[in-house]
Amino acid sequence: MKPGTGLGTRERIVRAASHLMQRQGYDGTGIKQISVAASATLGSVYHFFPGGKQELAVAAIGHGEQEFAHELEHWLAAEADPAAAVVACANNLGVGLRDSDWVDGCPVTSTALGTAGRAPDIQEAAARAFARWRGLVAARLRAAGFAEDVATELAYTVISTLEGAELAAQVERSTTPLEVAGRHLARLIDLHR
Amino acid sequence: MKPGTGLGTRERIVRAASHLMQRQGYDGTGIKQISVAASATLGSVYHFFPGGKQELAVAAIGHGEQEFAHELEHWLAAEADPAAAVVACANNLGVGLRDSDWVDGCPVTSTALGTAGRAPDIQEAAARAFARWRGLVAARLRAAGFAEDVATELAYTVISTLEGAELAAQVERSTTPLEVAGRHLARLIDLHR
DNA sequence: GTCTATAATAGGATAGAC
DNA sequence: GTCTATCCTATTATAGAC
Repeated sequence: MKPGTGLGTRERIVRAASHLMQRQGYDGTGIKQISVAASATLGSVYHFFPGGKQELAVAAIGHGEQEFAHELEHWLAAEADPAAAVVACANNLGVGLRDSDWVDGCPVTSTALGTAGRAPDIQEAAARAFARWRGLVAARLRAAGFAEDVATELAYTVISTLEGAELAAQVERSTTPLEVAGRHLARLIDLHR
Repeated sequence: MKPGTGLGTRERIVRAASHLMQRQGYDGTGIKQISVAASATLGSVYHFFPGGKQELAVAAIGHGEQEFAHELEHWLAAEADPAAAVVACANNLGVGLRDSDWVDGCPVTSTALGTAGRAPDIQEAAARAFARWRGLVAARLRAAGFAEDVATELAYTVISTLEGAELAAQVERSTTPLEVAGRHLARLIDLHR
């Protein structure tokens, strides 16, 4: 890919796969559907991903990991106080969900859950994504003066709670779970200061 | 079904559907696979569920709702202190996950996520399940003396966090997210006492 | 690298005998 | 209520021309 010519075919395929699997899961998303959404042909998909759907799913999760990591970094840096920053994360997740009419949830959850126990490559990619996001939260807490072990433990719960609240918000079509989660996480963080 | 003759066909089908969809999601689970697992024929499945796979998924989620509600009630009643009871919930979820080699997560999440935005009946069934579980936690907190509104808000975060931590535990094949979540939820509850 | 055609298989759903 | 056979469509993946 030369610069200035738009996205390359491979990149378009990965993005389409990531977006579609985020909404429909692994089994609910067809390779043909991905190729159409990416404006690529089936031949191109198998050219770039000879490992087929599984290899494509791994790349899609990696893309989702990057995408959400950037959002997370942005939100975490937007507030001077780390507790307020986590509230911003929760609220922004709610905005994104509502704007997509409650279909664009976590970019890895659906794919990871649907392939549990039968696609180790996909599971490892999902585990890497969770670990990365947790690492970003932990780093933000350490930068605010929290001790190493406290920051690590809080990061676990921040990511778990945001994931669960996003899931609940999606299912109930309401931002309430995320708003409540933001408030409670802020209190939990303040408690460990 | 007369008593003493074991489970009826319909019940076997619902249980098999619930268990398979819990592990593989909606699109990853075939009706033929369900009929085999339930020792029933395809004709019987469509006899009891003329609405096809969607109607079956709604019944499967209803079954999962009941199943987890009973576990939740049991664990919540096992400890005199509500904070300790929530810790027990988190730890028991971890045990269940590990015993299933990390495949039996929440009985509704996978199905609900994979059908977001395209199967309203399934979404509503999933929303009912979440609301029911939240109600059980809220009732336990009220019984321990928490004010109505405090109990309601805490119940949101308890369920969200348990869901998210179970998800993280499943993906990372480790009980750590659930153990950390239990400790943090206990502190959060104590904080509102 | 891209494209079309096709193989091989599995999916949901239905019909009708029993 | 149960069972089998079958229709129709969609799926993943491959082959080979360009």
